[in-house]
Amino acid sequence: MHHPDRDGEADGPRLVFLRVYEIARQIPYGRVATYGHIAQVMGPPVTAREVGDAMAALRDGQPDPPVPWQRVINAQGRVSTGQRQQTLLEQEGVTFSVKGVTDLGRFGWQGPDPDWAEAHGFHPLKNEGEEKQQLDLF
DNA sequence: CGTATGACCATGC
DNA sequence: GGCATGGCCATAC
Repeated sequence: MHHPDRDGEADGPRLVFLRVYEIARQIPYGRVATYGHIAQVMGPPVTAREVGDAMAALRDGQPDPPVPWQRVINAQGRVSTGQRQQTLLEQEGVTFSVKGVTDLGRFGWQGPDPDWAEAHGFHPLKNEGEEKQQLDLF
């Protein structure tokens, strides 16, 4: 009854994916986070690419509670999965330029609440030196 | 085991 | 700003 390589996981999503989903659920309505940001919150050895893999796996079905996948976009400020995703975000109040680029300085998530991060074994985004001010949405 | 593919990203032109 | 390239790394075949 032991699976040496897949310790603790049956056929479900990989453990690291579930951790990614935990963080993604923290992204507030009307805000976006980049794959790289989430990877940074998780810390090494998790990479942005792996975060992308985790999000892609959602296509096979949403876990419970569901993950607000539309709020995870790429570092260019563009959605990675097509118009549908952008529309969902626009319905949350996130605006995009005609070229399909959003302003990460305005709508970008600043990372999880420090207390939440600590309680869940993550670490908040470390602001190197200067702190970016998060502008309030209206 | 080699090869191809992907919801990434930094860099350089 | 757009486009190409290389690095990265897990999965699928």
